[in-house]
Amino acid sequence: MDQQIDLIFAAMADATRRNILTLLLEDDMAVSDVAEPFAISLAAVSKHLAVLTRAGLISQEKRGRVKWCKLEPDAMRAASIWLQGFGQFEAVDLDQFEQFLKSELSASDF
Amino acid sequence: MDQQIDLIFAAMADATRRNILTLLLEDDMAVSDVAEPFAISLAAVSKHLAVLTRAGLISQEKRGRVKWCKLEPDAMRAASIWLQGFGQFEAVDLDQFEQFLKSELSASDF
DNA sequence: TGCATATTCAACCATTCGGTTGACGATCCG
DNA sequence: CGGATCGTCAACCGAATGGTTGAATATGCA
Repeated sequence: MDQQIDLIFAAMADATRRNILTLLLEDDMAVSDVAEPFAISLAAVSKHLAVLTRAGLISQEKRGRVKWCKLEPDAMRAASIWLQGFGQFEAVDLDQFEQFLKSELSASDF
Repeated sequence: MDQQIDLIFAAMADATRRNILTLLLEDDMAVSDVAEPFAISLAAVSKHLAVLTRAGLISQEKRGRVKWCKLEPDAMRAASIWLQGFGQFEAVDLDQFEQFLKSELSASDF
């Protein structure tokens, strides 16, 4: 469990990988399409995707030549819970977003 | 802004550092007291504390010989926004989230 | 069959990371 | 003053990271 959180936080500690996650927020994408906006090699992006996959933040499925990448937001739950624990005791100063989020959280089965 | 989030996520991608943060959740502590539960050298813990300080997750203040470490949970907000946003994007209105994220980012100095 | 496309693998490189040990600078106290 | 305590610094080590390039492996298609 600690190891999984390690992997998740480590995966997110890189702006390129966070940008990849943002891309995948829009839609599932092929590796080449994920790589297109970045000024690094396709191999480098492939490695980033492997890191994200190991952390469970995305999944990859090969259909034909193309490997499709899909966001797996559930994997962030452990890390999110961890962060929230610390965020909570600042609850007095919470701004609009966190209040909004809180109502969302209590309304969901999360 | 990206760099600060980098630092925060990287700082948390280590179980020892997360345990240190948990310790500091209880109370402010001297460096030696932080180090006591861990089976690594004081110097190693000192480095971990430096990482946490650079990320803004703790602050350190020297009083006499003793350097006190204090949790700064506000620093986790940027990271928390990231994680919670992705974790909830099926439950919340995505457009609303992205709009908020935009204003949140432009309002902060990250 | 043969070529183009999609992706990964392998080797390499420079840098960072987490750890060690030993020396050092500060500070408190008898 | 002198000794003990607190913490960091410096040098080093092995492993991991993020990047490259070029070759290799699949797959699709004419």
